[in-house]
Amino acid sequence: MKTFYITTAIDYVNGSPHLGHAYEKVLTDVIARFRRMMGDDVYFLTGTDEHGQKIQQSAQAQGIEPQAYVDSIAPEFRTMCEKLEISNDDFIRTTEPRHKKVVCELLQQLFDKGEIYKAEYQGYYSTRQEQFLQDKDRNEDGTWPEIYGEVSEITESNYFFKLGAYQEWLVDHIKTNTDFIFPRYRAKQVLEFLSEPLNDLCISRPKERLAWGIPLPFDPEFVTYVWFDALTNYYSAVADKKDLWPASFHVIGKDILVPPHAVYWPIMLQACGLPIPQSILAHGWWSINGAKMSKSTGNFVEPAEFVDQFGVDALRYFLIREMSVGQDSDFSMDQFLVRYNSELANNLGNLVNRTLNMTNRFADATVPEPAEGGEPEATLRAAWQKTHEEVVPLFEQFQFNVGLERAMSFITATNAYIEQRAPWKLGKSQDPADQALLRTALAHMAEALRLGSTLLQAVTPGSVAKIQGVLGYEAGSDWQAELVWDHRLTGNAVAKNCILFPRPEKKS
RNA sequence: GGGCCUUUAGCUCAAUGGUUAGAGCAGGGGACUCAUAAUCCCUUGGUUCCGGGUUCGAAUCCCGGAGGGCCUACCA
Repeated sequence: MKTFYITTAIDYVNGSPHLGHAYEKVLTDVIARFRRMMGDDVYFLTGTDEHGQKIQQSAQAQGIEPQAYVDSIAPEFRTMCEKLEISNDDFIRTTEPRHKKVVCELLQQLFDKGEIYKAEYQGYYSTRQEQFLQDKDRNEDGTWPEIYGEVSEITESNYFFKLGAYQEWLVDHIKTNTDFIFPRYRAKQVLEFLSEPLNDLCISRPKERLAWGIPLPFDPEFVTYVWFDALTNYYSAVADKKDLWPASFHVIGKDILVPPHAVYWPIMLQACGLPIPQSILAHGWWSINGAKMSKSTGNFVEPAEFVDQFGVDALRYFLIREMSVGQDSDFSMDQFLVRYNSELANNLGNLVNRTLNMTNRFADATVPEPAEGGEPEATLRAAWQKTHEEVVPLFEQFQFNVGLERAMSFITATNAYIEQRAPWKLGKSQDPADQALLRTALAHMAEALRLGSTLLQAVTPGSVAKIQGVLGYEAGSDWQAELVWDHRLTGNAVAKNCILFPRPEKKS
């Protein structure tokens, strides 16, 4: 079986992780966990991008070596992954020897084949910003904006990669393989970009201008510039492993779809004679309270702080529940609290707690054996059947937000079932028929809770494990078998109580 | 300039061209007491951005207009 190999983009370590980084990790993790649950052999890679000018500058500003600088920041990203309970199998850093080795091999191969050539580049260069400028950077009157300082026209030698030769092939591939880019409408953007002739890609920087990078294997006076370094991580991490390449999914932000992931990367691979990834998933961006996320305006959500305050599953749940994959979405405390309180605490959390309480009070803390039951039981089971059939395909199509909504509806249906049976009333009756019905009701609520929560497993794995724990249950490894209604909890001893999602303290 | 997307209830979003445009949350009313002041039931709320057109029939398709967003070679 082909391994399901999934990656996140690697994060540029020029700052601390924020909500956007967290989202991409969580989304990818949910897909990875779900595929594992569906029986796939999954390999999940994430990592950090550690070369380049900004890092060189940041290191210089702190008066330390770039390596020391990235060594200080990279762990933050690793820690965030742990904190978010990301189930990655590997974490690659572009400063690792295993990565540099593969980058050099690919570059050398392309150079030998004549796909890379040296040429002179002439342009306007800002010494202050240490970058080339373009005409669009000019003021309307043709002068250069203040921030660039002195701008001069210079000529520089660099190495270029022949992109253009593969343009037609790529257009054809995208048109033929409609699953190559998800969501599908984003493929239009790529094709639009490809409707103009491609310029060859500048893949180097002279060492005197940028020292912090991987030296070109065929010319040590130059270092590799961004894309051949960064994109290659997806391959370098698994180059020595069997049956992993090509990737099944690259999960990335919509901003780096065009051109790097949808154009440069497939062409690089094709030129190297390597298979190209099956699919690229471009997700949307989070705004905060309706405004673009930025450090300067202070609307900056620290994932770690959030996890400390509300728990990892609350954050994971919100990110996945709120965003339609591919679309943008807004993060606000109000909206978070709505989801947290009404869905996690009141609907699901309270169901857990009331189930435990009633089982303790009316059945000696043991899940009873159900009798046949009547119409309410049949309705509940039918609701489960429908939910089960709907949710799995929704998840397969990355419609996690809709899937979670359906799962929550089933939890609501379970709460409604309980109201209908009112076990607290049955508990007061000595009538054997009522006692039988009571046992049936308790068994049904426990089973429904087990099943409904199992649907959330990819999103809130810790909480689901806790629910199973308080139901005295240990799930098997076959997730799909866990979704079968069969009263396997009968006879289990349940916990006394369990507050899964405590109501947050009211803040004025 | 060119291209793409979007506009539906107070908010977030659903509705293969086919009954009376639906959910959740918020708002209003009621029930219940096992439970995290929770749960359940009922309910208010729509000129589907505007104007034309095609059609037996349009939120949906076409044309025009307005608002919002995005891409057009450095940021998840």
